[in-house]
Amino acid sequence: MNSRYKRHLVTAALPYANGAVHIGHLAGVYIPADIYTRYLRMRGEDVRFICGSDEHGVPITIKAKQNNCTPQEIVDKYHLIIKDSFERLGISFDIYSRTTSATHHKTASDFFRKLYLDGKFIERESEQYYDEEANQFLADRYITGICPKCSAEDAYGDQCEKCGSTLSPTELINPKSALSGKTPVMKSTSHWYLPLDQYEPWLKEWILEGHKEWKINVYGQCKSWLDGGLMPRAVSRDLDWGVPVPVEGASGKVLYVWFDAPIGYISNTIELMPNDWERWWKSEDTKLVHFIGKDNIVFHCIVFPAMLKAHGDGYILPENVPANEFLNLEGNKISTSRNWAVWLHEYLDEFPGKEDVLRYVLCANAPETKDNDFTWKDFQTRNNSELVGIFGNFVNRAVVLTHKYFEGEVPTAVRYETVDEEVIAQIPILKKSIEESIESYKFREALREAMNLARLGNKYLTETEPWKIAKSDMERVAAILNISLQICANLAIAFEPILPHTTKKLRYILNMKSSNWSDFGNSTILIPGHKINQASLLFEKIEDSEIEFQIAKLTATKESNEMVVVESTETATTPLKDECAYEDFMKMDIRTATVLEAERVPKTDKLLRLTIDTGLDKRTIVSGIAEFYTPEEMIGKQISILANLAPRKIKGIESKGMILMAKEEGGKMRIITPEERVINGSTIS
RNA sequence: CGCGGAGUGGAGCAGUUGGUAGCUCGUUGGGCUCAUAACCCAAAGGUCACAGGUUCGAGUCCUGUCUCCGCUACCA
Repeated sequence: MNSRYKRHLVTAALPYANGAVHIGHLAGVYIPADIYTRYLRMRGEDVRFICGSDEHGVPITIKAKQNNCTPQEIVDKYHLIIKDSFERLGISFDIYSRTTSATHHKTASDFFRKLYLDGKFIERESEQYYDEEANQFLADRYITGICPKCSAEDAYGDQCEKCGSTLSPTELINPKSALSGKTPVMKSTSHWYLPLDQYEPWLKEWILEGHKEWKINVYGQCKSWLDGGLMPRAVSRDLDWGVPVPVEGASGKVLYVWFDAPIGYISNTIELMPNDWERWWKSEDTKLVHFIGKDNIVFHCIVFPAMLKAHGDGYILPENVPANEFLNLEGNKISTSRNWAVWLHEYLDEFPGKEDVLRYVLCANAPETKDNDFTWKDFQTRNNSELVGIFGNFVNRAVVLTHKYFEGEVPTAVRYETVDEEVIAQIPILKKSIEESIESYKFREALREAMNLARLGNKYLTETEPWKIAKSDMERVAAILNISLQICANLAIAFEPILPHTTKKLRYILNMKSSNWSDFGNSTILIPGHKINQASLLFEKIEDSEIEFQIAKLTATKESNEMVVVESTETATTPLKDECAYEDFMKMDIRTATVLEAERVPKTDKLLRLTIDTGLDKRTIVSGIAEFYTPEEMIGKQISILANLAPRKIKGIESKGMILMAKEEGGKMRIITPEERVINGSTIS
């Protein structure tokens, strides 16, 4: 361990309290952070592991409106679910608090006021859209309108998703508030900005020169921000939910949630250690590490450090920010709003006693260098063939054999043979490798090396075959089982940071009082004559039916999501057109026809060339329906056409007439077919 | 559009300063029977996204292209 540091302050990203915690959060942040802190504690380091719910911000107020309740009710509900589920999984926070706590409000408020009084902010007035019905200013994302570039409807205030261009809300044509649907008005408002540009040289020095060892995704992201030039960033918002801006005349304004949230790390530390917290945040010999996901990099590496620097007062900066990438679920992005997730609290209810299976799988498949995919099939395989087959099975073999030949007492190893010495020599090597991996935040690798210890045990037993030797040489069997049990004891230590529930069980089986990291590597942890308990299974197989149940659950979610899409597009219909005279309508000759031939028009995505029988003639029509119908589907279908439309050349093909289609707002199109087959050329009116 | 990350045998991942592509799982064959049909050994399986370039030699360096993710609602 690095002796430069006397204590370790570990933080995990504050979960946003408008939803529960899912496997993506766990794999990216909480499991790595928990392994890291448990490891440090085992090594006797002075550690505090800090977290809490992030309970402010616009999305929570919107969710409250949708649910017809107060923001406080929303955050109370999710705070409890999150806190409880973390506890059950064994995430060993020293404190899990919340940003609505009195301590946090005071801390964040004081922090802001100090910066304000020291003149660290700049104040700027700007014109922003305001929703008079909802009585609030609108974030860019909550304004929709027509894109000035591509005329798509429903472009957002910050970006048009159709053409991809970046917009500002004022560019939108015919802007609408996403909250009330009303047209917002421009209103002037003033906000405080943290001039990040002033900290740019210092940040460059600190990160680009001083922290080249940071993970490449983190370093790269910081470099791109710093090279691109930083801009002043607003630290307040017009909102009635959050920490009020502690400045005279600033009523109706709160701290921007991204200013407020990281201070939560500090306030939660204060709550944990009211008298001693400063030693943890303001001594150079404290090692501060932030565990986060990739979307948070800029706030933890640039904004928060700049805030701490601006504050002065000796705040330390993070020594490392090991951000992970994202975890997908069965091939799709995890999404809280679309309910595409495996929720921790549901998992814990549905897989009782299998906390460590989830910890294992998410660690083994953690998105450390790139986005990864979680599948239930993989979950099952990892449990059945790795945890059950390798780890659990080895322990069971060693313990069962000990009971069979030595009545559950650790036998004496009178002398070692070469195989024994080779195996024994492997243990400290694996230990060193695990230490190096954890200390460099490579938890997948640490897990693999820990499993290699169990593999080593299985191989050793198979090679030495004590069940055969038992017929002739019990002294040799004693040595083999002694060593096997020592490997079990080492496993109990090696896996303690990763699988704490399992190692507790294992320690009980081995009758080990405690597990000390300093004992790891030692092949005399269990002394001869020590009595061990009966074998019980560390892991159980997971049956196909359990996996099928989970997959069915996800499939149901997917289906209900699709139905929601259909419903929402059904309600969103195109506005009524201007009134039309009966005579105008009668000008149109609409008739039935049958498709005889259909083929794709080459080099186009949407066009089909159709030959149709109109009852009067056979003619060619080119129609833009290839996205919705294949040529094969169309052949033989009876359709409705506008028969007297002026001919038009499309892609060099003369199209005579137009197929009538029902078009949904979402873009989906279906042909209009008579309820029963009628004679081709029947008029429609 | 831009910037950052990623693209390696069926799946998931390693590949450190360029030197004969590795690991886990799966598959196939064999061995063993103490053990949760578990364990051990062996084999098959890759034009390292694509196209150029530098080099005696490129998964690794350079240029260009494509795809996915983030920065950019919710959100790690």
